Amino acid sequence: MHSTIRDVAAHSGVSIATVSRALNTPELLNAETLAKVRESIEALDFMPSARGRQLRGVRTRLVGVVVPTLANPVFAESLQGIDEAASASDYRLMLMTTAYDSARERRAIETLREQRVDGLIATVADAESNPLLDELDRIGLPYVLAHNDTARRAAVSVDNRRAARDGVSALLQRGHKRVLMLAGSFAESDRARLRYLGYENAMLDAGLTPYAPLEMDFNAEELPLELLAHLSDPLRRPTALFCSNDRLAMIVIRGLRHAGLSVPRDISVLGFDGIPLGEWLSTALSSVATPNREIGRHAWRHLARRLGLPDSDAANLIPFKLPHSVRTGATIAPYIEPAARMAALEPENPA
Amino acid sequence: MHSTIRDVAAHSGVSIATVSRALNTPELLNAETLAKVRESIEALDFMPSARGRQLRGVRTRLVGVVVPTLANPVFAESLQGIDEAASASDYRLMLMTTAYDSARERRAIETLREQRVDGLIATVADAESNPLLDELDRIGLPYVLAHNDTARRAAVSVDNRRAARDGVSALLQRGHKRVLMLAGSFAESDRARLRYLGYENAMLDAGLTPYAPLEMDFNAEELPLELLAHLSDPLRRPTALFCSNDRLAMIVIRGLRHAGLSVPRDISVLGFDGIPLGEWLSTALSSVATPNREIGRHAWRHLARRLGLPDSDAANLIPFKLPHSVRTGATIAPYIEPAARMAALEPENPA
DNA sequence: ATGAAAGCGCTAACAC
DNA sequence: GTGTTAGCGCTTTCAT
Repeated sequence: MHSTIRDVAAHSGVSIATVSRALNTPELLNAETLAKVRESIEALDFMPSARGRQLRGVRTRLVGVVVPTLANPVFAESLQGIDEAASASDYRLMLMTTAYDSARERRAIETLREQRVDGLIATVADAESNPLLDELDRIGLPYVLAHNDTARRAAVSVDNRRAARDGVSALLQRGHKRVLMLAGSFAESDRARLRYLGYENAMLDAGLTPYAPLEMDFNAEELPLELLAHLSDPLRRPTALFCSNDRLAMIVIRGLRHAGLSVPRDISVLGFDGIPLGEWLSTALSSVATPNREIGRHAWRHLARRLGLPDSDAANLIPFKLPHSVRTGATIAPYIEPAARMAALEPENPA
Repeated sequence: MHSTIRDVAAHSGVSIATVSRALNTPELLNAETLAKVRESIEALDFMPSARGRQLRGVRTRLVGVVVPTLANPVFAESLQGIDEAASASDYRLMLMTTAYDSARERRAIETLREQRVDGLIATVADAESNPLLDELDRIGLPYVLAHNDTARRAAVSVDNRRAARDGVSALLQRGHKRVLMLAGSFAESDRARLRYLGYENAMLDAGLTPYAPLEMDFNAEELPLELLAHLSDPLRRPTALFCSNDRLAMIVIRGLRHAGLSVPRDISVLGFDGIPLGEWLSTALSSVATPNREIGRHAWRHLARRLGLPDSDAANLIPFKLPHSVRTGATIAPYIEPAARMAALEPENPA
């Protein structure tokens, strides 16, 4: 099917070593020989096999990338960042998705090891106690986590606890006291757990009692009954909801409106991730924004350093924690005392 | 660094052939031998090298994927579809992005050829007259295009012309007559050109005169002056805009509102792509929706067939054209005669 | 049931 | 400047 270095050698009447030189160190060759070889290469559509090369032992210039899904723009963005940075260093990406499933994580990493990737960048469900990662450590395959937030391993992320605390503080500063946190599955995301800690911190710092977190199914059309129960009493219900990610926040907002509650007038909603499209919603989503592309980029930089690649600014240390920001948006509003709200509502209702 | 089949052989006191059999045809081995070998494999963290295997000549079980960018959810979605389908056939993805740049397209395909991918799935800027693809044809490397819309090559897409025509027809059926089409760069997208044809068809079929298309910079904050000029005369300005993709539509809607025009009251806007988040906008984006994940999935199925992979439903032909749908949304509204509009505005304005 | 050896496409050490 | 050759990790005859 493909022509080989031997075909080219035969075609141009030289040895395979000469062809190899034409490819790798053309300056060592006689100009005529070089021209002749190049002609043959052209004529035979020869394209050197990375396989043969890689077998000779050096690097494969392949990085494995493991992400839960591309349906979540957060990961699509960070993949974009990894791709940009790795391409610039002439590395290629081998992509595997896991759908947050640990069996798939295992298979992904096995595959990548078989492919002899030089290193890998991964986002895993649980970064703390993860046998797969321990094994990578043991065998010495360099890896960097992206988005996972742990001090035990090389991991590029925002400080999820502080980011959540800052987000919730923004709610508290607006006078909210009854803030409830909603999360997807904690089991699937160590980050969600840290965000809950941040929520707790903010509440306790303000002398408030945190609610237990409410875990929600991501794909539900309607809001869960448990949440509706929480919302039934207008005087005691939470005045603000903190959602562990933007997708959840959008689902919740839709559900709230469906249930006849106005956001942010009746209830404020804050998301987490800062996905770009959130800003395009008619009421722009308030969210704790994370620099996803930069997370990908920096994950690569860490990996590149571990791989011993030449570094543009070798002297500096590359951060593991990247800054988050609270994107105010329009789905959070100052808390209004029920009395004041009633008063305000009587005179002029429709504006 | 990595242990090899030879290490395992030495460790367990057998030949490398036996180790190879333990890996590939364990049933041929004596149970005890097998157990012994497996122990050694375990002990040495041995993981067979795909490189060595692939060198023996067969398939690499690698597919190259070439997309313009992952920042556009359309491609992230179709990549997701490719990934799901290819993984199911135990194929791995090698990802390259091109930013619509033909030099990068060239490098991407070269890289992928060097990696000896068994085939590739690509979305290119120009599918019709593309030397790169011609070369692939010549050397016999199987490929399938995704999203590109051409009869000259294997390409999975919606019928862009008809899809655009149907979308514009939906506007015309609502009484609009002055419909203007906005597009990103035509040079970057053969699809945009087909969509303009569809627009023309719809207009001409309705006995209307198509406008020239207006090309717009994607990253502009403000609307282009040329468009603003078009919009200056309330009585003659277009009453509906057809945008060649959703991203553009969202930018335009924002710009229109910024310019004091209400969508859809003053002007209707129709997008193209049907990106999921469009439905989440407060006024849900009206759009011609394309089944992106399915496009990826089907592109894989075509490729798989070309690769001679076992096929679940081998008998059936796999479609190249997938159905589009016009997602009505809320950014298009029936046309109202200026007179009627004036009349309607006088009595009761704020609702 | 197992081993010996050839060979896949390439690079690099060593000759000339 | 160019050729010869060994060997990278594996699979696969062909023997035994």
